[in-house]
Amino acid sequence: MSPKTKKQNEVIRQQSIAALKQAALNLFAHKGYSSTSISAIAKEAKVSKGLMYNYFDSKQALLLAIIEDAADLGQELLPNVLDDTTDPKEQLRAIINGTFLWVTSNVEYYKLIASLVFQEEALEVMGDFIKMKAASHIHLGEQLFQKIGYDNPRIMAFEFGALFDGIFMAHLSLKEFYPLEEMRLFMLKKYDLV
Amino acid sequence: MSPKTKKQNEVIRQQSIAALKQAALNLFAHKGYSSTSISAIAKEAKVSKGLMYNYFDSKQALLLAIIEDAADLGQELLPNVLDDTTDPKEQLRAIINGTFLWVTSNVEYYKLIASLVFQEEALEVMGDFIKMKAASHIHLGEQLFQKIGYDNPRIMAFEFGALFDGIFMAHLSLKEFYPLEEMRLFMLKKYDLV
Amino acid sequence: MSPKTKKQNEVIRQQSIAALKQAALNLFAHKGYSSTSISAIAKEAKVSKGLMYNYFDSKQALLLAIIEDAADLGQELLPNVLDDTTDPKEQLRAIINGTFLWVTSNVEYYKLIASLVFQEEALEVMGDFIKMKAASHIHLGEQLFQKIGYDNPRIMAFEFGALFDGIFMAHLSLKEFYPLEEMRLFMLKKYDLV
Amino acid sequence: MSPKTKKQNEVIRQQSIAALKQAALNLFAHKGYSSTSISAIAKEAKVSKGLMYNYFDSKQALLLAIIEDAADLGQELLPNVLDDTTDPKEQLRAIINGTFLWVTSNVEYYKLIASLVFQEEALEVMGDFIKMKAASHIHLGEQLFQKIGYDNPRIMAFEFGALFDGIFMAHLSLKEFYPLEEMRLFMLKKYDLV
DNA sequence: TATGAATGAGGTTTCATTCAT
DNA sequence: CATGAATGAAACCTCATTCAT
Repeated sequence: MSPKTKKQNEVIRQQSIAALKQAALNLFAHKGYSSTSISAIAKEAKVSKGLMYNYFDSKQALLLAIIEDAADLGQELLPNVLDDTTDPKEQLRAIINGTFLWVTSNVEYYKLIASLVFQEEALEVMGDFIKMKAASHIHLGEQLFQKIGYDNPRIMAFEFGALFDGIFMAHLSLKEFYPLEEMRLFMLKKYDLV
Repeated sequence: MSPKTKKQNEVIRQQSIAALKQAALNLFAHKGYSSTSISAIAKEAKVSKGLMYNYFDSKQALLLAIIEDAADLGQELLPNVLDDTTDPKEQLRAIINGTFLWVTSNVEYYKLIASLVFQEEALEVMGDFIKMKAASHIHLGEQLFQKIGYDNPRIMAFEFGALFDGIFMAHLSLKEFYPLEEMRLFMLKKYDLV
Repeated sequence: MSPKTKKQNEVIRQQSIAALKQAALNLFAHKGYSSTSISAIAKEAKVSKGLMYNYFDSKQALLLAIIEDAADLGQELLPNVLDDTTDPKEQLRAIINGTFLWVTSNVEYYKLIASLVFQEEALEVMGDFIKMKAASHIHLGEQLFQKIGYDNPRIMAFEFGALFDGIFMAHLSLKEFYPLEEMRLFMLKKYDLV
Repeated sequence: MSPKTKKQNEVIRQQSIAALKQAALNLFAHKGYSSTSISAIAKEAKVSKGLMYNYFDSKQALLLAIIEDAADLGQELLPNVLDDTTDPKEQLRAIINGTFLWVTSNVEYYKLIASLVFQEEALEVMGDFIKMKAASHIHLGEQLFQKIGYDNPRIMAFEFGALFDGIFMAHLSLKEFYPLEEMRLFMLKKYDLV
């Protein structure tokens, strides 16, 4: 007799949104954004084709929502690291282990964002976001390497970031043929953290 | 009006093919394969839409032809390196400088292939090709690091490859904000080549 | 929480129905029937999309209800005119002033119906209604002009009707640029009513 | 062996464009712009759905092209009238007969434009065009009535225009029930042209 | 060899309508 | 009485591909 309660509706909404985002993330990551159709997303999410447009203005808006989620997830990595009182080496170890863990447990997000880096149009939308992320990571790395006592902390930070990207990129393309775990241990050893 | 000789025809063919490949490479690299239309390629190449189908069976066939070109170009890097008699450090320096030069003068090829790495379907087509390349690069690196006398040449080779990929990936997304030249010098220094 | 009385319910019903009709009329008149969505109507009426279907079988049924309202409103013009004892010139003046007043205070209705005249499908539904209206207006005009003593009252009635339509049509398309009030005075003068 | 000649292509293009415009005009006029789908236009024009987009950027662009055609056609009415040396009464007669002829032989154009007058969005696009047309018609009428010697030529011109619109509007909604020919004769008589 | 008009499948998006609550 | 999440048909539009010349 009466309409669904607000709470009920909110639950339903969140379920549908989550299903759509999850489906889209999977497909975007595996087939690429442009090659993924709304139909495919709807089918994967087991909802109707039109439902996406109840929650997102367009396919692009859905992409942006997913990227924001990725950014939020990424933020969760840092808090334990940003504590200044911790031993910098301990922080570095946390970053390495945390990043390997994050990337392996969020491969889809990583794949998606990495793939967008190569699309000019996407870069225009995300460019500033990526530049800011990059800058803050480099800055953090620089500080740590300085505290630890390295000579050229800025370049060290760049090397550090490049290693991450290169390792994960190779991991994505070579999959089980890439010695990911070995590389994690190598990094720990490289920075004298074992 | 006079019938063209076979030679003349061949020249025309090669010009058209080259124009199509060049146009497609540019557009694929900048906008992505899926987001690039045959119309756009034809317009960029200043030929008709239909002509593409005289030389390539499909859009995909055009992509494959470009990838093969990239592979051939990549091969040209190595010959001077593969000479066993050369000093391994000299070879390493040649690889570093050569790769930086190759990537910066062939950004489009690099971008295109890197972007395809994130598309499962493309990977299925190119997977073996990439794996072989990777394996042979790793193998070459391993040999060099061993000759030079490093401790764990295999892992060193993986690090070496990862650094390249990471540096170029960051270069692509950050563009002029990334200190590419500094990173080249850093690599030379890192391997004690200056 | 307490159950509403039948009377209360009836009031609510009428309010909702009125709100829906009013919203629909506005939107239909300004954007056209086909270009107006149920969503837009519901939003404008500040009720839910589903509610419309409690009171009207379909979007078309809502349109028909509005047209009927317009017809009823139109009827209200005539009673004071149909009194045979009144001076025919007085009646003519009443018709002119009344019509100008009605159209300017019910622009939406006028616009909606005028716009439907150009849609074959709508005409099929409203055709007879319009023909009857037209016929009765012409008949009324004919009688008046005859009583007043004009020569060719039938054609005069057609001219009279055409003037109205033409004036209001221009008023709708030219808006404030059209000298509507001047035209009213002109008509009064034309039929020697001032 | 060789591509179609430019001339051949131009002929084909013009045929397709004409077929599309004709089909669209018919459907727009009979069912209304919004209620007419591209599919329906393509079917009526006996071409494929996609072909419209070879020649027009969008459904709206097609509409605009048709309106421009209508404007061009409308222009053809005037030349014989604009000659200052002709007797003004003769000119008035030409305008009346010409307009009746034009509207009856171009009902579709007239219907389409008249129907768009009631759509706010369309008016925004065509507003200036209509205002200019209206202004120039009124101006022309004013001059003629002045030359002929009428008292209030400006208002006469407005009445003249309103009569046209009203007559044709009634003709459109009442069709064969409206005495169109009688109205033409009436107008000729009204302005003392017989 | 070269063209570009034409096709139609399939993409993104809108929306009237249904229905569980 | 009232809600709005969900549906799916159908709208507008794009594009790889074909083909007559």
